[in-house]
Amino acid sequence: MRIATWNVNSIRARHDRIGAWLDRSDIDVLAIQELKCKDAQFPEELFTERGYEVSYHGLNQWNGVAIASRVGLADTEIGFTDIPVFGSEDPVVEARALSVTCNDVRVYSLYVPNGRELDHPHYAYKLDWYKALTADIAAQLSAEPEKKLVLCGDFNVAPLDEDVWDMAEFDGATHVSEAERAAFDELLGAGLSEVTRQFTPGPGVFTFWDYQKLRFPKKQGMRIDFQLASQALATTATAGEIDREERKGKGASDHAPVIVDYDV
DNA sequence: ATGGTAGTCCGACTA
Repeated sequence: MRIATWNVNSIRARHDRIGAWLDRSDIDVLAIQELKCKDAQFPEELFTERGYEVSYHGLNQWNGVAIASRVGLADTEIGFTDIPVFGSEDPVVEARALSVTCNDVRVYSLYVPNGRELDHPHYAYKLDWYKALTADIAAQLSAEPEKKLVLCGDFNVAPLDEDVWDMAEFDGATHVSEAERAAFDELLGAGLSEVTRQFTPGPGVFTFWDYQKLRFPKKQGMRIDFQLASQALATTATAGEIDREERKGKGASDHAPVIVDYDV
C-alpha cells in the first residue's frame, strides 16, 4: 500500500495539479490537508473519476482535511477524542483531523495548529491539541497493540535542528521550541515511529518552503510533514520519498507530497 | 538592492 500525505494549500486552487500528480504517482491512499473549502465546495470528481473514494471535512476557508483511497474507505471519523476547541468569543472545533480505514489500515489526515507565536493563545492550543491526540492514539494502541495505524499530516513541528535551514533564524520562533518538540516526541511515545526520515535523511531535506522570500530557490525549507506509523505498520515500510519536484513551477503548493510504501 | 507570496472572501486574515 502506497500512502501519501500532502498539504495542498487550497484544493480548488490546486485542482489540476493534484489530478496530474495522482495520474503519475500511483498512490493508493492520499491524506490531504488545508483544503481551504467547505464541504459543499469540495471537488469530489477529482478523485472519483480516478477510481478513488474520498472522505472530507471542511467548515470554511481555513483548514480542512480529506482522505482519498482506491483500496477501500470505511468508518470515517471527524476529529478525535477530546479534540480541543479554539477561540475566546465563540470556541469551535476546527476542521483539522479526519480518519478512515483503508483495507485494514487506520489512516489519519492531520493539520496540527500552527501556534503563530510562543505567547499566542494559538500556541497553547497547539500543545493541547498534541496532548489530546496523544491520549487518543495511546488508548487505541494500548487496547490493540498490533493495530495498523498511520498519522499522516502537517505536524507544524521541526523535530530536529537539521529540519530547518538555519536554527539561528528560529530563535524564539514556533515549530522548534522545546515544548513543541516534546509534544511531538510524546505522540511518538504513544506507540508510533516516524517512518519517512529513514528513506529521506537530512540535513537539508525539507517538506515545506514558504512562498515568501524566495525560500524554495534558496533551499530554505522546513521538515514538518510526516507519517507516524504504529509498530505493526512501521515495520512493513519499504520505501519513501519527498516529491520535491511537485514544489516547482507556477501554481505549486508550499508543501511537497511525502510518500511511503508499506508492504501490507 | 538585504526585499522578494499566495490562498480565501473582499481589507484582512492566515500561513
